[in-house]
Amino acid sequence: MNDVKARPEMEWVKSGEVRISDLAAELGLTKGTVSRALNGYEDISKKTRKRVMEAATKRGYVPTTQARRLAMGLTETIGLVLPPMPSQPVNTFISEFINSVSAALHLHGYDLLVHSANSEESEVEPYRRLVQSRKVDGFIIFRTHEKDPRVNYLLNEGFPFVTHGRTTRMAEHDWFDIDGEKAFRDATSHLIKLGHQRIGFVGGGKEFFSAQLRLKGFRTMLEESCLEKVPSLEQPGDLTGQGGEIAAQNLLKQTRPPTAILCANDATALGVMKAARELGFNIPEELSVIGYDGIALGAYIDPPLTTLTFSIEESGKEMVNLLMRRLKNPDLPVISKLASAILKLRGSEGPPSSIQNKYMENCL
Amino acid sequence: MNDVKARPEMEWVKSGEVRISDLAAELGLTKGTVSRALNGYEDISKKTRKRVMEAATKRGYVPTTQARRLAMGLTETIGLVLPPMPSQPVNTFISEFINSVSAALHLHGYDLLVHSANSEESEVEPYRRLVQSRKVDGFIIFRTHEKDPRVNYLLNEGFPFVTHGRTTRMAEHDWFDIDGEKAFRDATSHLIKLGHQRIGFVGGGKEFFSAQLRLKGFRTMLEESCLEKVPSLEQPGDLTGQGGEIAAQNLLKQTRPPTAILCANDATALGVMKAARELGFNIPEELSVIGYDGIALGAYIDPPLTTLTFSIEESGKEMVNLLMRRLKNPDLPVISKLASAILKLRGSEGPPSSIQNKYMENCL
DNA sequence: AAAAATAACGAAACCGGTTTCGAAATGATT
DNA sequence: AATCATTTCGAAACCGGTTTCGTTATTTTT
Repeated sequence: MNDVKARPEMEWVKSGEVRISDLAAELGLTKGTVSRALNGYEDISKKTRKRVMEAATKRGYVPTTQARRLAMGLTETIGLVLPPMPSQPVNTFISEFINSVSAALHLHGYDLLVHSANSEESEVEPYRRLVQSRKVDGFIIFRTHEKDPRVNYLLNEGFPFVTHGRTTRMAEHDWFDIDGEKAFRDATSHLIKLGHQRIGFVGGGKEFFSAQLRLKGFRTMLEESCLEKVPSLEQPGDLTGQGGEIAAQNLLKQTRPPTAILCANDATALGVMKAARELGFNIPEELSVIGYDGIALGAYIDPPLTTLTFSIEESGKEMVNLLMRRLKNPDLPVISKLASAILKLRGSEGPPSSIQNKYMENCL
Repeated sequence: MNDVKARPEMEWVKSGEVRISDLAAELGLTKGTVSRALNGYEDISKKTRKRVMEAATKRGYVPTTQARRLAMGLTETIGLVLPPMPSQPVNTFISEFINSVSAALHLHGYDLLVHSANSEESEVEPYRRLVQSRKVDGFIIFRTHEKDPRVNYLLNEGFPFVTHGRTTRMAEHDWFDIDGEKAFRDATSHLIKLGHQRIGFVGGGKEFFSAQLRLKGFRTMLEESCLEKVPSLEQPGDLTGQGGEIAAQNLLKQTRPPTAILCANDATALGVMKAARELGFNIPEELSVIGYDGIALGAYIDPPLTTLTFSIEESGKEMVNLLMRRLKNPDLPVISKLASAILKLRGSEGPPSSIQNKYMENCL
């Protein structure tokens, strides 16, 4: 347990006390030689290298990161700027994402600098500060906008970064994304096959590119299935539970309410379910609900939330891989990776109470 | 939107191109003088200072952080090590906490370095690495254990840190905590006043000190109310939904099941509610459930989860304040702050179906 | 007006490493 | 034995700042 006591013979060594110059003096060498010995240069004799390394481990020498980085001209640090927190965060995405990114970076010897955004200032300001003060070598950006000022800024600066999500300039930068369009096609298709003909949609913030792609997937599948597009069944949302509630009210109070609602994320879906309950709709008998994100909590509610899910851990890893590649060679061509979400059926969807699939047959 | 285009006249200035020596040469000064002018030393004439500052802003000079920190012998960085992620994180605490800590640190000119823990190695290993490589000036630790090896290590090293949660050595380090004992006394009292006499308890991981304090609060209030302590009504948990399910089954399958269950956190409570539903218990008519954490999601389930809640933002701020104070003056006496959680009634609790409050009257 | 005090800046050391270059010692070649 | 190539290390510059100390001008004091 107590790892300190496990090394009693070293307790006198206050960590960080020994510098490379101390080591050099002790060995009768110059610090340049010690540095090269430690870093595997070829012009050091085996004997000397052994002496140096033994002394280093014995004295517990660990190079001071700041000094090494200054000398080498890099920060070995990646920046991640958190979006301003909504008042009611309902998503565990961020912490999982940070965890996986951090772990992946660590494998490459990189650190993760997490910065919070101030909602009062421009969105690019934190990035500008980090770039100008040279605190990071690159960025991990998530929740991209279609026209993303952060992307514009960094591309203009020629500063390395990877996005989680696409942008209009996605041909110019590395990105990783989940195929939200396909995901929503799948989910819509699933509902249609269950017999639904009036399907509602609650979007995410219009500012997010992903939200548009999800809507596109929804519309595409409606069209492919010869279902008419009903504008009033497409409601805006804001990725929060509250937004879901409002959207659901708008949908369910219509004279011909939808028999299923597709939501841009799970938080929205929870809001929709809450509003539906309050309006007397039974789920899934009278209303099917499908979310997106795959939050673990969804499995514990009643009924368990059917959702589109993907591996956050994989997302983090892939993004780090893309970024590390870019840092090693800035001139490589831009690459990207599109992963897919899978529909996790948990019970919040089912066939509509009144099956009316005449259109289906016409179309197919 | 696009902040880059907003300053076309500066586009030729690739950020980070101008060093302090460039500025000095341009002004016909030495870099020492420029440095002092920029940092407000008194031995610089107003005229020179003005010249320097104007040139600095004109050329967009921003000191290289690494160099400044090396020269000043500090990292201006605080470390936060994430616990190994449970397979199913159900808590938004971490991301909110990171956000608030990061924002608070930023006000002091500090950065936040987030590190992930490797579940295969010792818990203190990440801390040791960060200390030895001198990447951080201090730590923010959360989810403390009663005997916490991280605390032992850092105390032994004399390295600054603040904990979120108490430890056996809390007299030796600054800490911030929520008064979980009081919180659970309150919640238990609330249930008793509603008429409950058989109250179940599902704990958190035994390794967490907070879990023990919550249990203590529960027991204390039972005792104060002259209710007998029934060992079988105290079930262990692990702060996950799954743990809650198992514990709830153990409680509700008893011949005399409890009429209310107090849970160590909201994730556990959700598991309990799920198991209760499956066993045919109506909430809150046949079973009251109370959680702890105040996750936003709890408001969206049916019935909305009654829970003990506290301000994560305040927690982060307070901890940063404690840590900054410590860094400024390491020799100050240890201080701590205990905040309280408040019981947020949302609907998952109510009077038991069969009221039997004879004991109550005896006691009072 | 000379001496003392003060204002304003230059020079240089320093933080703790890395890396280039040159020199000495050793070994190989003829 | 003299020459050349290698091996191995020292010396010094460098990364980009900060800070101490000392040296000029310039005021102020007497």
